[in-house]
Parts: sequence; C-alpha cells; structure tokens
Amino acid sequence: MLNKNQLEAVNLVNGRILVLAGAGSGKTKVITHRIAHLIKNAKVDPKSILGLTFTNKAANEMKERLNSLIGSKAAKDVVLSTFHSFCLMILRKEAEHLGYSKNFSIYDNKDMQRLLSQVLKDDHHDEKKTPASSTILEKISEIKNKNLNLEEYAFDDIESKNLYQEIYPKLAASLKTYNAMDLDSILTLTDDLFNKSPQILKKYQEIYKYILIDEYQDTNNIQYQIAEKLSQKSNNLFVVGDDDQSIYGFRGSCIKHILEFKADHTVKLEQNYRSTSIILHAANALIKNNKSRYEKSLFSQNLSDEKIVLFHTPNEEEEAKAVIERAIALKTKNNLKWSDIAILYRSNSLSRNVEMALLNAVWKKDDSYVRSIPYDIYGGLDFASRSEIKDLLAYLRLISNSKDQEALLRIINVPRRGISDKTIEALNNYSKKDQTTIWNILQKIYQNDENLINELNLQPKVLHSINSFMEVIEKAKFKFSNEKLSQAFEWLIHSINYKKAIEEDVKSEKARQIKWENAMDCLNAITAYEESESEPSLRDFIANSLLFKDNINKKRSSNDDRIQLMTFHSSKGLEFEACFLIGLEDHIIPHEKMLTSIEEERRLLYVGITRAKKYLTLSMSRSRRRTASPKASNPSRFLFEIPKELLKIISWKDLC
DNA sequence: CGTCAGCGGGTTTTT
DNA sequence: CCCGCTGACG
Repeated sequence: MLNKNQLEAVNLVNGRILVLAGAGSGKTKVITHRIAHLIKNAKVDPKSILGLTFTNKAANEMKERLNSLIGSKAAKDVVLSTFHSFCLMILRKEAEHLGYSKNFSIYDNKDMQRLLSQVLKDDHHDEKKTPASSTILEKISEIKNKNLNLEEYAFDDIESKNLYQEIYPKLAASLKTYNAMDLDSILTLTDDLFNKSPQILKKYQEIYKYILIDEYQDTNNIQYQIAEKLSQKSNNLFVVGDDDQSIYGFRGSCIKHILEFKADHTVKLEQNYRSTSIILHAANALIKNNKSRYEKSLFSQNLSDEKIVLFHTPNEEEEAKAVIERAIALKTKNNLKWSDIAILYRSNSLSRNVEMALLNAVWKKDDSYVRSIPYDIYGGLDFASRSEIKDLLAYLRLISNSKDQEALLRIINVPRRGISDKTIEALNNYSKKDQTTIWNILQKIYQNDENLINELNLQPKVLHSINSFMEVIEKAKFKFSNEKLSQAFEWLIHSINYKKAIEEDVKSEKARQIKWENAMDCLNAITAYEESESEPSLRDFIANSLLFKDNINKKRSSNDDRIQLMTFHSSKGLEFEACFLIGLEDHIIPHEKMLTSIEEERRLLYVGITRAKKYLTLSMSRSRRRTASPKASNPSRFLFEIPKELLKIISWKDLC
C-alpha cells in the first residue's frame, strides 16, 4: 500500500503542499489517492477538484487509476485534464469577454506559418531578409510561454526587435478577425482573462477549491501564473514533481517554479517501486552529473541480477532488427505481453526503421509462426497532419467558424472546383481594401451582389464554382447543427465529391487507397468521438483532433496487445516491464542542436531509463542517415556515465 | 487553369 | 529522405 511519506502527502488536505517525488516513487499513486481521500474522507465535492497535467496520456492514466480507486461514478466529476484543455474549456465559456465568439478555431503551427507569411507579404517584407517563419514563430512562442512582453525580451539587435514589434500585434489582430487562437494563446488569453476580470477569476476560484498539479517541474511561467491565480483564494495547491525530470525547457518550462515553491508542507518520496536496483543505479549515476539539481538519494528494493543490455550495430536497419529480435526473445522467455514492451527514442524520425522491422518480424504465436508485430505509435505523422485529414478538418473548421480564413483558403479549391490562385488573390486584395474578410465577400457574391461581381470581374464559370462552394458550406452548417456529426460528415464527403476527386486526381492505385482510408479514418474518428461523449459538438471534435492527437489514433484498437513506440518526451509518467532506448548516439542524444542545454538532454535520457521496470536495453548504430546519406555515428557521451559493471555489452549478431 | 518535374532546403522535443 | 515551391507546358 502507501508508505509513510506517501501517506503523509495523501492526508494533507489544506494548504500549499510540495511533493518532491523521484522517478517511480508513486507520484500518480499519491495524486489519485489524495483525490480519493479528499472525496471519501474529507467530504470534498468532486466537482471542486482540479487535477492538471501536461500531456493527455498522463491525464488519461490518472483518470483510469482514479476510476479503479473510487469507481467511475464518483470519479467522473473530478476535472482531470491538461492545462491546455482546461484553459480551452474556460475560454469557450468566456470567449466573449476577450472579443472572441465561442466557436473560435485553434491554429496549429502550419496555420500560423501561413498566416505569418501572409502578414509579411502584406507588409512588403522581403522574404529573403526576414528570418524563416518558423524561427519567428518559435521566438513568439517563447515570449508568450515565458509570459514576457516585447520590451522585456532580449532581442539580438534593434532590427529584429522592430520586426517583432511590427508583426506581433498584426498576428494577434489577424487571429482575432479570424476568430482563431494559436496553442500558446490558449494559455495567455486565459491569464489575460483572469487579469482583466476579477469576477471571472473569482468564479473559477470558487469552483476549483482543490488544485493538484502533476509534473510541476514542467510548468512554464504562464501556467505558473494561472495556477497561482486560481488557488489564491482557497490557498489549496498541491504540486508534485521531480526536478530531474524537467524536459520541457524548449516550451519555456522552468525548474525555478518547483525549486522556489512556497510550501506549507514539503514531502519527499525517495523510494522507487518501479525499477530494479541495477536500472536505478544506472539512472542515479547518470543524473549525478547534472549540477543544477536537488541532491537526492533514490533507492529501490527490487533486487535482480538482470543487467542492462547494450549493443551497437553497423547500421540503423540492423539496429532496428536486433531490437525486435531481442524483444521477441524477452517476451517469450519472460512471458511478457507486447504491451509490456516499449521502444523509446529521442526524435520521431527514429521510429521508421523500427516500424519496418516490426512489419517484417516473424514470431511464434500459439504454435505457429506469424509475420508482423502489432504496435502503437504516438506522435510523429499524427492524425491531424495527414493532408487529406487536414483538408477535411479545414472543412469542419470553416463550417464551425466561418471567419476561419486559413481553413477557407485551404479548401476553397479542394477538391478542385476551378477557383484559381488569381481569383483568390483578387478576393484577398479586395478584402484588405474593404477591411472585410474573404468569407464576407463570398457571401455577398453568393447573394448575387452584381456590383461586386462586376468589380471583381468574375467569369461565369468561376462565379458558378463559388456559388456551389458556398452552397455546400451553408447546407453543411445546417446539417451539422441538426444531425448527428457522423451523418453530416458522410453527407459532406459525398457532397464535395471527395471520392471522385481522389479517383480522378491520383494515378497510383495504392496512393488512392491510402487517401480514401485517411478520409474514412476521419469518419471513424468522428463516430468514435460521438459515441464517447455525452454532448458531442463539432467544435470540440475539431479542438480534440488537435489537442488530443494520440487519443484519436488509440481509440481504434485500445484493447489490443501492442508494442509501444514513442519519444522519450511522451514516455514520461509511463512504465513498462521492458524498455528499449535506441539511437543512443552523440548527435541524437544529446541532440547536436541542444548542446547548450546538455543537462536537459541528460534528464531526457534519465526519464527514458527510469521507465523500465525489469529489462532495459540500450542500442546504437555506428552509422546513421542524416539529410540523405549515411554518416558515422559515435556513442552518446552519456553512455560513458553509466558504470560498466551494470552493463552487459553484447554483440548484435547474437540477437539475429 | 491545372500538372508535374525539378530543385533547393531542412530534419528536436509538445499542447 | 521528404517537403514545398517554382516555372514550364498541356
């Protein structure tokens, strides 16, 4: 059950409580048990408990654990979500106070890039002189997440400062006209709302009297502000974290918040219940090399003589194959399920070879040999970024929020209906001149505004195209608000002749099939969403597809037994009997672009290592394709920080 | 108006 | 390798 320290943390009901919890020391257990304690013993209303996490996986994990602890009936009123979805919920309710309407769209990076290049173009910036749009957006994101204003930010030079001072308000203004927010604004606007309106803040302070935050070391300044403001009145803030697992510095997270947390009580959890002592020793030895950290002594009583296996292969294909061979052997020998096994890597691109190897692997199932090992993959080329799905989602966005100009521009000629770039350009210019949106112009055209049609010099063919486009959207709006989502969506796919468009467009049978499957995946996702929600709505489905990327993929086969593939980042908070950490090479981890924050890279590997309960395998390849051609790779410098006596170095050939 | 080949450029992590 | 963009051509 709970140990002494865990129990102490669980039983503290009021005040500001800091739990410093090492990897595998039962963080989630403490949070869920504390929620159970609040409800059952302290008679706290479940609706007033708010549990915040940073990833959806962590939120789901917590929900499941709480369900099994106190039953889903009592658990369902507790709000357990990520910062982003929690803030989104507030913003949907309070949008009007910020000059938005409730059906606002959410823009991903791609949308923001398009929007930015439009802004730059309108301002006649020479694209060659300005930095890449991704650089600009990254910087803006950093400024937002660190909760700075432009004056406070240390720009490299006066020119770039001027550039940002010009662009920043324009981006914000465009977003507002399009009734859209980027992901960072979901947080910053919530904070703005609280600053602007004490009454609204008070309302939420009175709803959420008990706030718990998991992985507190990952809070960035804006999240910190929100948490502090919400808990100001009740003064009940329970935060759990581990400075050694802070891995979101690139998103503005700052260990300072956990190190300087003003706590009424501090509880330390130092016993690791997850990993064997060998694995834990390796992790401790590694992380000891970090200078900025709390000294702590994690220990484990899980004794085992299973050493950490390490091998290298001549190339990445062999690495992936060897990993899979060992996974099969481990499974057979120790009677594991596939889902007990995880393959972890620094960056998503490393999953490719592994996926190929999984596809081609042969293994023994019920006395016969089968090909292919089932797997789940998180992140990477996710649901919402496949182009057909982006198209269909853009339709849904426009239907839900007709001001969403990025969505409109994406699909106005998809499938092709003869509205050329020239026409779009003309519409765009007119919209600027007239201080209106393209959507408004289209509506006037649709209502047969002859002056406008003449002024724009629209040919009958184009006019017809525009009208039929508008007709589909208008009809769809009606359908989506009066019928089941899945039904309306099927109608939409049919009405825009999506299948025919694919058939005419795509030559190869295979590509055609994939595209159609993607469209059907989208339909499946809508159906699954509709069945899982008590009050399904189009706008929430769209937001979810962005905010809960992995859920949508997962729902198709949640109870299957599959190997888990994910990045070190997304593995945080999870645990597996067997873990494979692959690609442990010196340009991958530490990543060559991250040499300035080497300690965070080390923490990242630390997170990976501490996911394993019993079996840990480390691998690397002596060569790796970078850009196009393969280059020699060196072992990660971190590998030398693990004491040799904990390792069993084997030859990859023994695995095949 | 739409297509497609050719070219150049970029490749970290997440909501 | 995979993308997005461009410009020439049908």
